[in-house]
Amino acid sequence: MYVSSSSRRASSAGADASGTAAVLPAPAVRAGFAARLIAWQRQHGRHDLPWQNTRDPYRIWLSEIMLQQTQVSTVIPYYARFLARFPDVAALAAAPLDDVMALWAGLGYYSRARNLHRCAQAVVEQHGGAFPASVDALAELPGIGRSTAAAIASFAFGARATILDGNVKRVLARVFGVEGFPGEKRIENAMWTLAESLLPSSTNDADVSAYTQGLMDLGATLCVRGKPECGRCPFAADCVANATGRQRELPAARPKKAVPRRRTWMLVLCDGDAVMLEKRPPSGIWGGLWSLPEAADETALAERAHAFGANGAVSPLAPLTHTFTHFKLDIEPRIAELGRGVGATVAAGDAETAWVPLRDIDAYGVPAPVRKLLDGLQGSLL
DNA sequence: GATTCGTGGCC
DNA sequence: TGGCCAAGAAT
Repeated sequence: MYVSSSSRRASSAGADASGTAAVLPAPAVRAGFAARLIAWQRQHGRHDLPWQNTRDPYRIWLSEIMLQQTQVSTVIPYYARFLARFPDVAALAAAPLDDVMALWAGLGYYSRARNLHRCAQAVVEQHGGAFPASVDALAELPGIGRSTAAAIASFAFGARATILDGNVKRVLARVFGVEGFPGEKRIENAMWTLAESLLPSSTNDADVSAYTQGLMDLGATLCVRGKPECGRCPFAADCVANATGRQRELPAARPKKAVPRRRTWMLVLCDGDAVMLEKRPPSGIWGGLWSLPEAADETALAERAHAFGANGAVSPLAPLTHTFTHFKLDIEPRIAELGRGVGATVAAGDAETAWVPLRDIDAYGVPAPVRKLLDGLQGSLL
């Protein structure tokens, strides 16, 4: 046992409600935690994910970026397509950003894709094509923060550095009884300190990897948000949440906020089997993706349609609602046909446009709800 | 420090 | 159905 029952609750780690400094577990506790986690990972952890069993920093980096705020099952097919198209960092750096965006389309958080491309170019141009091995140097690169840098450094280079992702926050909050919402800066700082204190003393590469992977595996497979399997957990006997039946309350939930609702009108302008796409600005929602021309209301969309060369009806399609993390978007699609003799050119506005046959849509990075809309149209237009 | 960034799965 | 959030980072 790595912590006595008498001292456990009194020394609940991290910040307390009064805001006092973090109270770290005793040294014996820290050593016991890592050793037990490593042993558990080797026996019960995950060992066959596509980005495991390699020390190639490129493959590890790519997986870590894709896995930011994204579940494993979602990432797997994207990861396979990326590796097939861009087998190494030089290939990725040399590719047009548009190709990267097209492969990323549907995965979300598109700044990750833009930073991925910038990072690949920085590795080639500033590091001779090889990822730097230190946490600090990795964290200087675009899209790599403190936690991702630690993950890459530990898996690829055996660095003794801790991650702090959603899995780790959940495990630490429960095992050590860390109160407060982990998204709050004060709580997160306390968790970083706690996580650092729990690192294994061993600098053996295999131990370091197993420890980092164990943190992720425990949170992803046993210490899950909904119904944690405490009966199988190596820390069940010492877990504050398990001892007090507070698994449902730890970690503390994000404070609730009302999600605003926005509404937009989208134009499906057709020329035979092709539709007109418009490139979105590089930042903001769906930044750098190709989408349908938009307007803020019905009238403005009709004006845009006619300016683009539509001379017939602008007809409604079935509306759809898309839910983002921080707002809901009601989409009002309208469809129109390019006038005969107008030709497949448009009076260009500020944005870049392209006529794309629906069968070629895969070559363009298109947001998920727009992609669904166009997929639903494919039968009727062809 | 609080916001802004997607999408899909789960209950 | 709708709330919640996942291998977070940048601003």
